[in-house]
Amino acid sequence: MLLSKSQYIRGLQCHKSLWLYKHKRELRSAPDSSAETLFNIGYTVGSYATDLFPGGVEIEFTPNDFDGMSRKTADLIEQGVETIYEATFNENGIFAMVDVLHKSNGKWNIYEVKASTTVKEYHRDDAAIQYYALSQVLDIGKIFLVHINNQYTRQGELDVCALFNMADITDEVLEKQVEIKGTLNSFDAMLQSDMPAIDIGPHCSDPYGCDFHAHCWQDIPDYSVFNLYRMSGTKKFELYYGGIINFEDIPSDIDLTETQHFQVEASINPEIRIDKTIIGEFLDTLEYPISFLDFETFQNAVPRFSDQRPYMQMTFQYSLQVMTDSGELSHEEYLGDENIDPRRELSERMLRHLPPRGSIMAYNQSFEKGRIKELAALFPDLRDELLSLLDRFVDLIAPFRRLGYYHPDFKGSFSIKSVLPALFPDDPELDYSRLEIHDGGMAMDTFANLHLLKDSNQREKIRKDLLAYCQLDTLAMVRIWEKLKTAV
DNA sequence: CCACATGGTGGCACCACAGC
DNA sequence: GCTGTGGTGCCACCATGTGG
Repeated sequence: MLLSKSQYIRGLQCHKSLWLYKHKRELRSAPDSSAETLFNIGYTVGSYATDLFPGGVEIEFTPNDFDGMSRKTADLIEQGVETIYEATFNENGIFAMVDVLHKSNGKWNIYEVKASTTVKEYHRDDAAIQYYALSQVLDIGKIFLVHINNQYTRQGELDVCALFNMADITDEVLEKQVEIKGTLNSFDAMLQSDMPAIDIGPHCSDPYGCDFHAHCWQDIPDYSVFNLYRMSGTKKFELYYGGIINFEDIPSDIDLTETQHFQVEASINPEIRIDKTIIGEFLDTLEYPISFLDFETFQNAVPRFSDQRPYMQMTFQYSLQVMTDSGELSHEEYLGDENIDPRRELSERMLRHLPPRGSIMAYNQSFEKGRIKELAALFPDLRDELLSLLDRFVDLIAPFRRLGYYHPDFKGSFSIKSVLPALFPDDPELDYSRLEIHDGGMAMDTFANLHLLKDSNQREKIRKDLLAYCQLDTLAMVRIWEKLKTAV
C-alpha cells in the first residue's frame, strides 16, 4: 500500500473517507469553489518561504512520475546539495514532499510551510508522517513548522524573516512516531476489508471538510436538526444519534433556545411571523438621509503594500446608496486601482460622499465598523472624521436576529444571503446568480488577482462585474429595509 | 483563511440547607 | 458546628455565525 501524506491525514480524520478515496474515488463531491480559491492563498506562501533558505534546488512536480521525483531528490543529496525545495520521498509506503529540506551541522532539518497563522494539531500529524518516511533514509535533525506571523506589518520592502514564525515541533513529532506504525497497519487492514461502517459525525468537517460529504450525508434532508440556529455540533449529533433528524421528531423535553424554538415552529407551521413592535423600534432609530454602505475587501497572506498585515482585510471598494426622507435614492461608488493601496483614496472619497448626518446602514455592521476603525488608525489626519461615523451606524441584521421578521425560508440563518432570497424569491433584479461575481469571497479573490491579469479588456470587464456586485449588495439592503417598513 | 460579535456552556465561588 | 450536596449566579472561555 502506498499512502500520500494527505491520505494519511484523511485516514486519521475518518477511516471511511480513506476507504472511499482508495476504492470509490468517483463518489467525491465537487469541491466547494469558494473554499478552493481561498485555499489557493497557500500556494504563494511556499515560494516566499524558500527565500529563508536561498540558493536551493527545486524538485519539479511531475504528476505521472513520482519515482523520478524521488530519484532526483536522492541524486541531489548524493551530489552534496544542502537545500532542496519540494524534496520528494517514497519510503516505507509513504509518499511525501517536503517544502524545504536543509542540511545543517551534518543533519537534515525539515521545514514544512503553512499559510495558517498558528500551529494546529494536524500540522504536527502532517510533519510526523513526513519524518516517518524521511527518517528511513536520512539523518533528521529538527522539524520546523514555518507559518505566517500575522503580527508583522510590512514597511517598504518585504521582510521575509519577520513574515514567518518558525516553530520547532521536533519533540511532538518524535512523540507521534510510536503510534504511526500501528496506525498504518490498521489502515492497511481496513482498506482490505469492506467499507467501514462509520456514521456521520463531527469528523465530517473537523479539522477539514471531507470530499465525500455529499455521499455520506445523502440521506440527511436539506433542512434538518443540523440547521438549528447556534446549536453546538455535539448537541446536534446527540439528537441525530438519538434518531431525531427532522424538526417533527424533536420531543418537547429537548430544551431549545428561543430562536431555535421559533425556527422549529415556523418550519412545522410555515408562515411569515412578524413582530411589529420589534420592527417599529428598529425603524424608529433611523435618521434620514439613510446611507446604505457596503465594503468589499481583499486579503493577502503575504502583504503587498506598506502598512498591510497578513490576512488583513484591505478595503478596496464601496457602494453607497443614499435615501432621502422624500424617497429619492442616489448611488455613489468607489473601486480602487488594483495596482496601488486603495485605502487612502477610498477613505477620502467615502468621507466626501457620505452625507454629514443621518444613519449609516450596514448588514452585520461589525464588518464595516471594523474596517473604518482600521482606516482611522492608519490615517491620523482623517481619524476623527472616520471615527465620528461609528455611532451613526445601524445594523439591518438586528431586527431579524431579534425575530421581528421571520420567514420559514430563512432556515435558521439571518445572513443577507438567506434573508434576501426568502423575502424576494422571484425578483430578477435581486438575483445574484445572474452576476459574474455573486459573493463576497469571489469579489475578494477576483480583485486580489486582478493586478496579475495582462489583458486590459478583461480587467475592465472584471471591474464592471465588481461594481455590479457591490451595488447589488446595497440595493438589497434598500429593498429589505423597504420590506420592513411595509410590515408595520 | 481571519476577525469580530454574540450566545451558549461549563466551571467555580458562594450560599442555603439537610444530615450527622 | 462541620460537612456534603444541590442550587444559583457570574464570568471566562469556546463555538457559531457573519462578513469579506
